[in-house]
Amino acid sequence: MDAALQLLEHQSFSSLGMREVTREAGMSPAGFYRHFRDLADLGVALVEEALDSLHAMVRAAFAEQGDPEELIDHAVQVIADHVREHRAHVRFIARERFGGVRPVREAIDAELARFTDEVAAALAAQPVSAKWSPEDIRMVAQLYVDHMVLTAAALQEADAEGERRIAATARRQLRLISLGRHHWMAD
Amino acid sequence: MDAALQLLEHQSFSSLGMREVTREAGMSPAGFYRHFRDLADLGVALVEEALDSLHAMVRAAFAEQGDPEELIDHAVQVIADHVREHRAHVRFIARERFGGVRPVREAIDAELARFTDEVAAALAAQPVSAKWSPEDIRMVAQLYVDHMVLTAAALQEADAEGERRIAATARRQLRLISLGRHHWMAD
DNA sequence: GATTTCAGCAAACAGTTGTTTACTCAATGG
DNA sequence: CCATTGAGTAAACAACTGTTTGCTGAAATC
Repeated sequence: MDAALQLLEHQSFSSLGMREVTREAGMSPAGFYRHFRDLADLGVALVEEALDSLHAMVRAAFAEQGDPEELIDHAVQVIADHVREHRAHVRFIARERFGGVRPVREAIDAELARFTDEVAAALAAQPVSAKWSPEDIRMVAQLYVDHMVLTAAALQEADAEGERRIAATARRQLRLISLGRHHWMAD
Repeated sequence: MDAALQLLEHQSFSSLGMREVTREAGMSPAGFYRHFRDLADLGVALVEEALDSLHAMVRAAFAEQGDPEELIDHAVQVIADHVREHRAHVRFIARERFGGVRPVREAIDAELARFTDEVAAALAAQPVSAKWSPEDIRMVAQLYVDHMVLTAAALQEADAEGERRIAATARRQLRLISLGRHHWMAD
């Protein structure tokens, strides 16, 4: 799996070959079948590995509490740290979310849907969304998750300066969304 | 190019072979080189083709004017129509935006940046953003463009019912962003 | 201590890949 | 009407592909 992740730095999953993978891993082609039936199988395993760490991150970011401003700063910081430490995983998820291999795409979709549920639950617990309908809460959760993935994807290919710029923009965008939430039913 | 687009329904660009393309196009392998130096070359050409039509669409969506509610409904409608008529192009852009082929990825990035500029210019002309800084306007423009691409990507793989659901969510998300914009400096 | 499972190997299979070369033949242009 | 260009071809090249088979040795289990 590490070998595959390494190779995926410069290509998409649908162009990955098993010979290529085994070569990178330093084993014989036949050895692959001891671990996976398929390349798609490997892909799904990678999705789970990649989103496990991210899962812990999201929990952490939403457990915190304080005023919205602080929360946003903290959330963006957590994302940036995560990307720095799991660059290959983040790139993989961003790249294959709409990629050419159905099972991988579906695994990512399913996992992100679970994320959205979790975020929705966290949002529902906030006083701001006291009288919100479940559909509206889920819609905001989706906005947040998409924004997080997109921000992570952008960070993953940025240098130190680009990182600051992207983080700053992300914070402002989150602030704007937060503003929208506070005025949702009020107009 | 049509042959390639056809094949890209089920795979990513980085796994496309030129023999595969020429076979689908009904010509001999060598014929490919009469039109493109590289496969990457084909990819960049596809990006331009795909984003030309989208460009016209964005202009149209922002030319309109009326109250925010109507504007949002209209914009989402325009996107849905576009996706229905250019499904393959939309899928290609969504899939390769973070795909494994550098030149293609960069062509898409450049083209989307031009979009963002155009949207930013349109936003700047609206009374709502009268006292906004250019950076803040661009940040909102980016939010809109990303949202548009994501919505189009979701629509592209949905059936008739999913289409309605996705469009409804997109409308609500845009409304929330619009709310945020109206209260940006006000608190 | 015997046996079963596990993770690996080399070799072989027929197909497929990108690219080059030398060639045709129709259309175009002066 | 003759020359040039454009778009196509077939054939050949070595290199690489996914998968199967039968084999080995070590580790774990009983």
